[in-house]
Amino acid sequence: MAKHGSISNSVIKRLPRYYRFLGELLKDNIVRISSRELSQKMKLTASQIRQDLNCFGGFGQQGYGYNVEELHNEIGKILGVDKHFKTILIGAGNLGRAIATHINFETRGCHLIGIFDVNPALTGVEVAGIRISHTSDITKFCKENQPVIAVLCIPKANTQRIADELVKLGVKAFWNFSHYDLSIDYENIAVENVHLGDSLLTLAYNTNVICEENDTDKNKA
Amino acid sequence: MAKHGSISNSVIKRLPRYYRFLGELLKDNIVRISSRELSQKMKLTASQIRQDLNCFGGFGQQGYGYNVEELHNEIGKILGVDKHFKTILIGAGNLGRAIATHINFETRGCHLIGIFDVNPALTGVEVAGIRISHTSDITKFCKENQPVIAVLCIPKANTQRIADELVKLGVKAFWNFSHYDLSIDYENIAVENVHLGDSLLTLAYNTNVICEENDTDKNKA
DNA sequence: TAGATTGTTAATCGATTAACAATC
DNA sequence: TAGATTGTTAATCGATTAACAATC
Repeated sequence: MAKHGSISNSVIKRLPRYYRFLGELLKDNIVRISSRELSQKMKLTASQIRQDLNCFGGFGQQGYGYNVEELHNEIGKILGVDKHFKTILIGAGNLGRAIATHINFETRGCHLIGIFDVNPALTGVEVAGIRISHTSDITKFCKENQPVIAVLCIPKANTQRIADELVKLGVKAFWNFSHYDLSIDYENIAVENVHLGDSLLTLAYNTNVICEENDTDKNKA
Repeated sequence: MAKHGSISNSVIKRLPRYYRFLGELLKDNIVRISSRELSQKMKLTASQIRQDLNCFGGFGQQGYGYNVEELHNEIGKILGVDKHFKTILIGAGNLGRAIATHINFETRGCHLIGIFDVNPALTGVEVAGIRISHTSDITKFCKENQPVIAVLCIPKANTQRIADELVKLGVKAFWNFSHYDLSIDYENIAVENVHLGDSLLTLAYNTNVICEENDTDKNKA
């Protein structure tokens, strides 16, 4: 395929969106699409699409465009949707349980094999077809099963310590929902911080901008 | 304060993170901080911090740095943490209920005043101190209460239609957790798409990169 | 005053867009 | 072949970083 690691972050973050749109087109039985048509659907430039795709190789054909199914498959392969990375989830509170049940890990390169929580009352409770284990079992579980990805739905205060332990146990990637900015500290560890609070604050800011605009418009009128 | 609307998106998306770090410093009773110290904590450049802050005005003092409490307050004001935008949540499935209980809306410029779901079995159930109403009551509720922000935790297929209706009812901003790419179509509407699936796919890609690197390292050794 | 650190301008870097020759 | 559309190079744009004069 292509020299991974050399691809810019801006491109990578657009790939899942391409994958999603191509999946839709595929479902609608669209066979081919040009960069221009796709650009209109996705509200970006045709140039950018061609530029992005060519980071990974020439998937199109001059005069024709792109075959939807082929392109969908190729991007899927690039993202790793077929990888089945062993995944554990830590913190089975409201958010953790919702993530476990709501997210389709299997279609996104992940295979959820364990859920853990400090609260003994939750031990044994079944979520997403998995019985919750107590946090104290993590070490043993990791040594036996070697999970690659950990989903962290735990309070900020514990995040760094638990992440540290997991790295020592061989975990290579974190999907971090805690308020703590994981990223740092280790080389060769992948991190996706999902800061829902930050997202809501950004929305508050933008809402503000819009409401102020409306107000000044009214005053002018 | 400052000419909102003219600020670049890259800057705005960094503001909540500044706010978070300054909140921490405040809790630790740190009185002043220089752009260089803050840059080290946040792993970005001092230049960028000064550049970002100066979009909104000179909050610092030459030779001294920034007063933590003052800067925290100013950024809070810019973001609108004190706005209490009336907010409704639509879709009280696993994710919707988790968001309602897990997110502190009040400290992020929002005030959650209603939760709605199509499932009649959920009507009357209390979540985050609010009784769930049936979706059919949305119109009446909006006319009476004029919510500004809507949190969408509904299936992709319904998103566009419901968003359309809400816009007609005066909603000005969407926090969108559905798989559908809201953004578009309307002017003067703020949207934050939270595509958890895309985030996980990005992580799968990066995990892939790391695992491949490790493999080639091993082969070399 | 001397030292420190900002606010701000200028330089660099990277990402996006435009253009066009290659080619199906 | 003629028309369409890619792959790719060059131009533009914006964001980040560096530098430094202003000033507390």
